Amino acid sequence: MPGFGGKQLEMDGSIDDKSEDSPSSSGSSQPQNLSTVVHTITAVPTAIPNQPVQVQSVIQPTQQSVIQAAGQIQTVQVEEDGEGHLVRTDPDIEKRREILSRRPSYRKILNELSSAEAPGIAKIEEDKEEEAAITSIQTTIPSYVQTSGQYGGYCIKEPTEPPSHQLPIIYGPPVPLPPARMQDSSKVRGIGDASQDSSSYKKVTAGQTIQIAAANQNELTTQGLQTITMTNAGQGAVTAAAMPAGTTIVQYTQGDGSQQFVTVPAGEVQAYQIRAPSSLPAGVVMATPTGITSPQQLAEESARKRELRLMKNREAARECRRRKKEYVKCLETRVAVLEQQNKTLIEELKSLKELYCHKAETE
DNA sequence: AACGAGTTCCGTCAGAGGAG
DNA sequence: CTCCTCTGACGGAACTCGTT
Repeated sequence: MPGFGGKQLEMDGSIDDKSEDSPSSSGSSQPQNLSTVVHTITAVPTAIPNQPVQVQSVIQPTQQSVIQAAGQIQTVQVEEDGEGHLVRTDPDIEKRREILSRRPSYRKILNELSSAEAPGIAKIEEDKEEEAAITSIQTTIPSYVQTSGQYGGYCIKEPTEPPSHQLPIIYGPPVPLPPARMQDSSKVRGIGDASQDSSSYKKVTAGQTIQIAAANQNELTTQGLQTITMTNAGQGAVTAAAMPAGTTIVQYTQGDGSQQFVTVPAGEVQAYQIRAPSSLPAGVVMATPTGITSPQQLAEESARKRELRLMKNREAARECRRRKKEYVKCLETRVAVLEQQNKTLIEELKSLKELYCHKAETE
């Protein structure tokens, strides 16, 4: 596979680490399932019989995930190979090295490493779950990285945007934004841009809305939907103030009680059946024109499809970048750990040489 | 303050590869 | 084969920082 996988392989190849204490597992993209996992590796270098090397790999949990499998402890035997490398003698090392050499995607990398290293950590199933659980950033490099000659893992948690899938978005025809809102799409997000976070919708607090109850989100239809025309309230919510006059706001309430809003240009909402196709990202409800006949409707449909594709790709790119960042941080931390390890081994070698020389002199 | 170079972030496109 | 996801590449906008 072209892309980052190749780079990773290259980087791995440059790191002479046979202990493979799976730091990547801590960078896994499923913080909701991360747990406090302490790997205690007791390595007994043959050169210094009475100085076991304690290796601790601490994977910090997120605040939400502490309860999952806290306190798991693994003890892994580490041996030294003929070249002075510490080698973890796990049976799955071969498999993990193979995984590293294949390197199919960030998701797969992290998934496989997670499952191999910490069985308690669930694989990534839904990005929405993963995002929903991430609420903070915490990058922890264990103190031993700076202070002592020990090795281990690390914890990296990524800052992420607020969960974008927790609340459903009704996706309809693109609504032109007022020029003032078009200046920076990355920072100003709101009406008409269904790809953006739903928080914009929640900001619509204008009084001119009618609440609609729907027991089942997946079976929402226009039946029973009521609309009201926005007359530009101009107070309170920024999004409401920026809306063109005549914009229709539809508010509905799901079974779980959460309220949702959708804005549609005046006169368009009647033609749409609202449904939740399985292909859409979780929580996104798409409004599909019914009975397309005219070329204009076909054009609108294709435009809508394109918008949907772009939206999905936008989300995918975001996720991809997030994973990539996480992955790079993992590697950086691992480099720091290995550098420290290398330093320790060098000092160890030096002291052994001195010891040997001293012995040779006395004899 | 104005300017330019460098950096970061984001959206989009294109292509590879997997799943059905 | 088609559809979908993932990710590198690209360009634009915003931001930072040093220089004038």
